[in-house]
Amino acid sequence: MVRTTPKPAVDDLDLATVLHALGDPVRLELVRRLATDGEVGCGAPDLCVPKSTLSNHWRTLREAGLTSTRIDGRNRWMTLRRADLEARFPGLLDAVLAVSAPAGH
Amino acid sequence: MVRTTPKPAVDDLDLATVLHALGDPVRLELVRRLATDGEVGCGAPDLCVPKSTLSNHWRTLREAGLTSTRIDGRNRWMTLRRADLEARFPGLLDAVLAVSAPAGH
DNA sequence: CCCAATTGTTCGATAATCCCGAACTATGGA
DNA sequence: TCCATAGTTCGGGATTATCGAACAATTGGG
Repeated sequence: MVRTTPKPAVDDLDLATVLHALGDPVRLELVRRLATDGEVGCGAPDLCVPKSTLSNHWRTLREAGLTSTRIDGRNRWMTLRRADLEARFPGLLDAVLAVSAPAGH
Repeated sequence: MVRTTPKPAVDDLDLATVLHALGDPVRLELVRRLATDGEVGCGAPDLCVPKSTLSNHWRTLREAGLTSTRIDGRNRWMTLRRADLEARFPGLLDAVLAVSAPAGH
């Protein structure tokens, strides 16, 4: 009875991989929602992204070590691995999340 | 008589674009060298990367707004746009540069 | 000035990656 | 059991990355 999806250990987190995962507008938005909402489901109807694409984005985030996935019935709930990220890359996530608007006007 | 290559303005810097540029092992190494050496030339013989590929990596960094290019004869000298990056994304570059080894188990 | 060597960019073809609809799996409810 | 819901996986087409080869630009030597 699997309750969580496997994920890389803290020491295995690779900076380039993490930055690559963050270097996409959709995934960046997902990370922002994780940061504000705490735990979010897989679907994101307001983002105009098909569910197969979303699923791939979540996988990219998970495999990079950014998220942890809890399985509950037929839903998956994602959370940010804030403590792990802070331990491996101090200040990185905070700096990313502190950036306000995409660019300005 | 062109002395510098055009580059995006501070307000036009996009976080996803910057993170994408940083999310590559070779470009990350180039940024590290810029941070430690101040100004570096285009060539990097010790990295096993052909010069056309290196040229593309430098272009990616420049177009993302990470670097400034000064042209001197047949050489180009790249520098990090530290102040601009700090103004637009406070703490981001420092957090990236603070990460020591790739992973080191 | 002419030529050769040096530095780096651009072009083009192959390779790798990404996107997304369709099919599939799994779970829960009627 | 049958159907609806939630997500994953598969396959192909589109996009992007890589890198050798050709090209452009500058410098130094004769």
